[in-house]
Amino acid sequence: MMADKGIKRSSMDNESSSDPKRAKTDAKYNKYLAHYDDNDAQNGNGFSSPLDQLQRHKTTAEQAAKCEDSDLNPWTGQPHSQQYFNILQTRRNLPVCQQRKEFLEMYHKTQILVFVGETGSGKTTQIPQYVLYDELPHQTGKLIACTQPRRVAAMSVAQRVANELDVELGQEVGYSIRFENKTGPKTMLKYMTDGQLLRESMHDHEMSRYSTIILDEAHERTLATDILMALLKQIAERRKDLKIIVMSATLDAQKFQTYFFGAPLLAVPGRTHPVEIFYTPEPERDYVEAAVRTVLQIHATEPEGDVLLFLTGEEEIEDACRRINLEVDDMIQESDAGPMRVYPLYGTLPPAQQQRIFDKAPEPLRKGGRPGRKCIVATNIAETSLTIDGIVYVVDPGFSKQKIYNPRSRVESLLVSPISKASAQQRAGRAGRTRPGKCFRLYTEKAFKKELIEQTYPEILRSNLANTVLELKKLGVEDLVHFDLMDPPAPETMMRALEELNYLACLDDDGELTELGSRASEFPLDPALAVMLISSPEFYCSNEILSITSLLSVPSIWVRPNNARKRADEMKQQFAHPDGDHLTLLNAYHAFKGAEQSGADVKQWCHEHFLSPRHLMSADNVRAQLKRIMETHDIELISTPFQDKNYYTNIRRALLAGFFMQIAMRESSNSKVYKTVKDDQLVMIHPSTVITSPYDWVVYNEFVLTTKQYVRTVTNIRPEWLLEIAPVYYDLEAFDKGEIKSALTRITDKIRRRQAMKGGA
DNA sequence: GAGCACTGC
Repeated sequence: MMADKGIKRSSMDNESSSDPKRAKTDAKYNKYLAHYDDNDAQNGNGFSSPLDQLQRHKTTAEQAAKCEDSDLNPWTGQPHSQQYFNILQTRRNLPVCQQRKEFLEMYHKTQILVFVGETGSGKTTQIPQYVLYDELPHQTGKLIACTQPRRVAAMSVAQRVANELDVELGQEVGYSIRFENKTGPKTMLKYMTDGQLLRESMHDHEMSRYSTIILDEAHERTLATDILMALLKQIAERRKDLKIIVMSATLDAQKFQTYFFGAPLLAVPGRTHPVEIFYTPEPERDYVEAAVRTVLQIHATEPEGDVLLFLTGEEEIEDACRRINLEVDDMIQESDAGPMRVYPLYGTLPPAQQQRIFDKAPEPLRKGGRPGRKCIVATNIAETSLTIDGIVYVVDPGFSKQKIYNPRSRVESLLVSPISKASAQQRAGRAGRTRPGKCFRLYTEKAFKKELIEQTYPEILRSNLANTVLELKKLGVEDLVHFDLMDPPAPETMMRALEELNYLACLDDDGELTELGSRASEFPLDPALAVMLISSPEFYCSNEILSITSLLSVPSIWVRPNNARKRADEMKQQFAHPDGDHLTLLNAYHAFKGAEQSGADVKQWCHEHFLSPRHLMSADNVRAQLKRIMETHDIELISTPFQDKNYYTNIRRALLAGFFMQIAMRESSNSKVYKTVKDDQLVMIHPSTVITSPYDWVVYNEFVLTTKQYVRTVTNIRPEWLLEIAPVYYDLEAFDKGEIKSALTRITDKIRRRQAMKGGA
């Protein structure tokens, strides 16, 4: 572990300057603090305030409440608005408010605290404020951070809390997410994504800006949360002044307690309505069919209330929606059923269509007729990311698509798998948000009890960890084996990650971070992409590789509606480059920028060309961020002139600087099957490719496992480039016997002969 | 000649 002296010392310095007395003395000598008036300033805010009565880490619930009740806002000195008092009323009715005293007493006594609160307890908005009144950040100059797994949550909760505290968002209360930092010099309480805090700590290993870190939604066990927990566990030993609160929904609270040195636990009940659970007596063979039937059954027999059905993916959802719609039409004709509006909901749906799920349920078809309802058919997105009020019936077939990682073949893929008990409970809970509800589980009670696992495996056990290992190295974690993760990944996954990073020259043979690795970790990218980007000036095409990298980091820019596939494919042909998909992406991006610069209506232009304006603009956003990072690291931005015959060749060569491990060779002439280098997987080029020629060697961006094994986003390359650009990986001495080795050996021999001839002449 | 669960930097 890296408890080096330099770090210790700096944390001590922070400690002493955070002493309120010292801060005050400093202020006297600081001519820049012109606003500081010693006469009436007790609190550093420049006015007297009820906060002056408070002592850091000694605030009682009563004192804090008194501050909140006062006419003047203790944080700004401005009078409280009427709205403030209205909200205060509702805040005081939240379940968590009952335990403010208990919370503070516990918080005073302990460094780490586990807080459990179910939905509706108010923990996400209130706990950080309770901490605020106890940490008194205006005295210490340190912030309180509260992390969220998702951006929208960080933004919306920050806005809510700003309203509750009667301050402007971005001032005393702010948020920080990728592409948007809405905080300022006055900010005391900062909501942020867990990934954002992780990124910050790469440059501040002690998290010295913060007095308190609250990890919210820890039960979701995102990769970032898991790493933050392990880091905080270490930092807590070095920084005794740092307080940590881990907040979770009930389920595995004890696991968190045990992990954090037996930290004390405080639990607050939620505010939800009871949900009655029904199981099928026999297992269902076709869960989509069973789900459709159940929805119709509810519509025919149950009282008013909306329905939420969980399915696994876009295709399944669209299919189910169609079937439900057809059947409901029949029901209306035949048995005078009420109207039902069916909405699909999944992540790749455009936001405007996602919004439609909040439309009101339809009115009865005639006055006094059977009530209408809406039915939402959703992926897992409705389990965590989106809450829909008014749901009374949940239909849960018990499956979801989950990412799995196979370290042996180094392939991440999506697989329809049974959900966990925790997920099933979460889904059922969606029925009880506004009134008592019902949940229909399309599996047997026995299956629920015996076959479902307790918790979904945390992300860290299901991912390629190359990126994570690089981050950890940059975070100063020397000893990965003893890095105390809550659920340590399989040794093989770790080994694979280390091996990959070593080949990319991000880690040396001793596993130490190299200069390249250190630079690569600065980019919010997978290591291969980062290395490609950093190397690109050597190939005189960093501008172009920057664009390609950005395009590869966002969802596909190609739009292909079911009713216009042919036209979409034709349009794509306009951008096609014969050498492959990477260059085609670049062409489309350049055309998009051209349209933008000529003042065209970009949305209209994209629509005509079957391109996604949303994803192109987000690629542009990513590009700007990556460009800034390149500039700060003096990575040159250059292009080969477009007229130069090597314009595209240089780009193809540059791709190999990062992706030399993702190469496939054609099995034999007139075969469509390729074999991947070193992994020896048989693959086909994904049908979405623009490539029509039977190239012998290709570089690919990703390996996808669906009905067949495919490589997707593919570009033609020359094998001799591999030997030149990645000589270590293509050291033929160490290569396994096979066609690929023989082919490469022939090429090496040819090159040698050519060089010998040149030398001889 | 196929498909992209969901996040995040």
